[in-house]
Amino acid sequence: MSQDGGPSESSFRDYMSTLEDDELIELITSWSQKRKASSPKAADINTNDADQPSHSSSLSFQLAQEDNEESVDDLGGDDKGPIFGDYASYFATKAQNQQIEDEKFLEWNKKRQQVQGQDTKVSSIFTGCVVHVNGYTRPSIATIHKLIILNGGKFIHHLSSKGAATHIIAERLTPRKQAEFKNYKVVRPQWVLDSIERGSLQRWSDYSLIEVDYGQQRLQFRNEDQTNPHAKQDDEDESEIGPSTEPMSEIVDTTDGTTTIDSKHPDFLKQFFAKSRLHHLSTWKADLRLEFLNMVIEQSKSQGHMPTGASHRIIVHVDFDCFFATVSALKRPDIDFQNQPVCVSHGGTKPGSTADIASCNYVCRKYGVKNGMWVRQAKKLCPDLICLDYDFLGYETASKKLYEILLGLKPDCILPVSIDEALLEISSLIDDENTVEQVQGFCESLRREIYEQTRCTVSVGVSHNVLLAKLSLRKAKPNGYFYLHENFEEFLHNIPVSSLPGVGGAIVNKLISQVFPHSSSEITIGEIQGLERANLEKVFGVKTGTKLFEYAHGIDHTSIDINSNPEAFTRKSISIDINWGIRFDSIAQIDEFLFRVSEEICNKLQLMKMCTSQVTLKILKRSKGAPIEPPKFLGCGQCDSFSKSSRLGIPSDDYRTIGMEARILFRNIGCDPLELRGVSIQVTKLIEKGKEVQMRLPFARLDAPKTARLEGKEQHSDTPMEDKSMETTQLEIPSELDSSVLRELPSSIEKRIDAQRQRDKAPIVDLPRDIDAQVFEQLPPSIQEELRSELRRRNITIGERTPKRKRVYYQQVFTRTGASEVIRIISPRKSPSKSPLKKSPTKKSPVKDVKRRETKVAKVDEDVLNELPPSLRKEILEEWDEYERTNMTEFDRLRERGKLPETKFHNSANSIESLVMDDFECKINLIMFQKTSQPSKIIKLVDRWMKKTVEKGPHHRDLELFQTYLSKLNIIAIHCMP
DNA sequence: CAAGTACGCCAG
DNA sequence: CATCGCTGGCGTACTTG
Ligand SMILES: Nc1ccn([C@H]2C[C@H](O)[C@@H](COP(=O)(O)OP(=O)(O)OP(=O)(O)O)O2)c(=O)n1
Repeated sequence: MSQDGGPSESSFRDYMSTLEDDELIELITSWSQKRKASSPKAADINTNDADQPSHSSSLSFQLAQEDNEESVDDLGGDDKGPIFGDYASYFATKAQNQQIEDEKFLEWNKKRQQVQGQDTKVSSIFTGCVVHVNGYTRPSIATIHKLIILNGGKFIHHLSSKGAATHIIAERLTPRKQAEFKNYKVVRPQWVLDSIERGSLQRWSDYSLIEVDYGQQRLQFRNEDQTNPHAKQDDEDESEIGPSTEPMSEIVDTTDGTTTIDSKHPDFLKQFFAKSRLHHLSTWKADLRLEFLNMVIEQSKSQGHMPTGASHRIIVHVDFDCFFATVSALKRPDIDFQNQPVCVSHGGTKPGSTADIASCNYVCRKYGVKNGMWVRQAKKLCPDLICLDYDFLGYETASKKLYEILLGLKPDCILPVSIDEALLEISSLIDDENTVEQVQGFCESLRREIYEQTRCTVSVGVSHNVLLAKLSLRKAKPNGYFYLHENFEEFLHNIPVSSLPGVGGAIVNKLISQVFPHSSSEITIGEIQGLERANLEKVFGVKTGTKLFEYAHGIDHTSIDINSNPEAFTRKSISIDINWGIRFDSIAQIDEFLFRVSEEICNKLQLMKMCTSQVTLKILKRSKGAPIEPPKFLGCGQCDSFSKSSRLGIPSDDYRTIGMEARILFRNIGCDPLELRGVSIQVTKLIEKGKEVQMRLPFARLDAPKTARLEGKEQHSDTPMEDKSMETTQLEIPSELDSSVLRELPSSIEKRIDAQRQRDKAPIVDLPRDIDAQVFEQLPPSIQEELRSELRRRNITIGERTPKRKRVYYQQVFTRTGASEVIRIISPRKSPSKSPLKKSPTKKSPVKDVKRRETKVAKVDEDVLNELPPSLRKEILEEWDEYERTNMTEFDRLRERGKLPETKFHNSANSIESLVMDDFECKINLIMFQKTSQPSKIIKLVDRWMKKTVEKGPHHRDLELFQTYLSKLNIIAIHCMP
């Protein structure tokens, strides 16, 4: 062991040759991990060292020692009792034996108090209590743990089958947990706090979670918008925004307020989804798709796949007539459905209603009423319109019967399109003779049977591809069928283009403005037929243009056979959008909401047994000039949308991880809480749970080894950017898994890559092989070479073939006990914040004259520069326009000069756990900027940064890093500040 | 030029 | 009182290294 803490090269080589393959691989990946052992929190990692060969153990020990000393030094500055570390170091220890650990802690704490001259008397408030915490709480599980045992109670991390706990602390319970805990005293965390504050055990029933009454929820008074104090606006379609003189009338609290539930209410999501038709529609569709996919997979297992080789397909498209309206009318015998205009909407038949019409019957349609229209507009067209209530259960029942009948027909395949609509292929059910008669017979009996079973009518369209079947269905409606088997050109000629699937308002508008500027009437498919394919491609892009061209000629090869390509029909993303009822007063409320949404997302992920590696947050923000309260009650009104995504190096299904990403993304987007009108979280790049564990290990272990130290580079101890390795990491993976997983690496990765690539052209995530390459790059070149030759000798091909662009992400992992930590790294090239800056002015906002610079400034100012001294801020703003993107970032430059740690992961190593815990004193120090959490160093760094970049302005990446740092501080401050 | 991000569009 | 404006997939434009 050389003085600088790195291994001497010759002894290293000798040592290396003594290792087995998997030991060597493990050693490489473990260097980074060992380094993390520097943290006092990672005590359990150190215990693993017992399993290591002595040499590697001493290597890591040396490194750890050095770091530890540094940490202690750092703490020694102004802290009183540095020799005892802090609470965090104690509680992060994954205790094998909780009781012993707790006792040791009490001892430790007593000594600490003695050292600090505090009263060492032990409180006994919770004597006799055995407490368990379920789910996410505020204060955090760690804090509650601490409070309980400091006050005489016992704390258990796991509920044993004996029911050892006397109290369970939780803020929310899933229905399942509610049942599970029904015999426990389930209390809110406040019970702990109040008991301590009042010095005596409070009655648990006063804090019981079961009878939580959310009735205290009430509408808050909102500040008037400073810039646009518009009144409620009454434009029918929100397409025009007129200024208004009337100031916004404040929403007056209805004292009990229980009727008004908006997004601030904990039960809002549930209530909203229960009544949202579009949510039902989407959920039903996803469920049906999954059900049929599973069915097909089951079948093909037992009988193998029979390809429908028919050259001439017969595709059937079945769809209930005005589905919701028909079904809802079943419960209203007083209504003459064939002759009275009827629709389905919320809120009954009121002329001024801004409720959406979900479905209207064919009587209404004669008046021009359409699905999706507002009731009040429909009422103008058709004053006699009758609005019926939704009957979601009824829709499900009718749908179930429909699908049962369809399955009973034994078609070649069935593809659910929606709750009321399906595509069938029946090629093999129809002989070559009398085809037309057979198809007609099929349609008639199908329609008859469905009507008999459901008392609802369906229409049926049949043709030889999906496109033509759909168009036939359109012709067949209502209550009829149509088999299109000849005269295709003629059939298509007079159909409006908007009837083609995939052709909606935007494409029609583009056609009118760019292709047929002189056409006054509706554009027909016939007119498209007269166009060159190249022309369409020029206007709409290659894919869209081609599709338009082919559809216009009746060409469509879309397959509806799930069996032929199940991958194509499996879900690739999960998202939740809420663009109604979104009204917030503070970012803290938004943070809460984001967690609730993340919880829902993660519930779905867990049901699918999947993890995500990319999180996208999309928000709707009130458009400038739009009224603060739109015409639709709690609607989103005219909005601009913004989205931002973030990669997770370690795929996750933990709502805290997803939720934290969302919170950071929200801050990166930057939106005044009062202006927020819509929120959506989407997770993509899904990975099967379990496979993700294999990936997680190498990811989690990857950390930049201390290159400078291993190389014996000169240390600049006085520079503020020096890496002190304060960050901590703890691994969730039991160490026994390590070697088995690693052993698998070289051989199986290839297969996995191929499998993934087949499924999806783009690689879903970075694979372990790449990570190994990353590890390599962090090693000193000499050792890299050494390792390479050694690995080559052993036929281990790690890191040889790397993708053109490697990206490595760190993040924090939450253990089941909620105690562990994960590091997260955003690769430097990820989502530059300049993107929204540049795009903002081109948004659909009606206010077009926003100057580019102003938008940039607004963004920067809002997110970062407010935190800086005014003089610096001004300079930066003035210089911003001169700034050239092509420059290196200033942090890169500093790093090149050795003033920053030699690492790519300069946005690294912030504890996410720390962000959701409110153990403020301990956790604030884990928020890092350029690998330090010390204000003095950060200030020095920023000072230098400012001076260096004062002429050109800062690099956007540097800004983004700083912004993310501030976001994290901000989250801590909001949720954890004592 | 391959791959990534943001965002738009569409269907029910 | 209102009202419950979802969601997944695909395509394009543009950036990045
Ligand atoms: N903007 C929309 C479109 C549809 N739906 C719901 C209500 C419809 O009943 C159901 C099915 O949609 P369809 O497009 O099939 O429309 P309908 O069944 O109402 O009428 P049609 O006879 O044209 O199929 O989806 C909705 O809530 N909002």
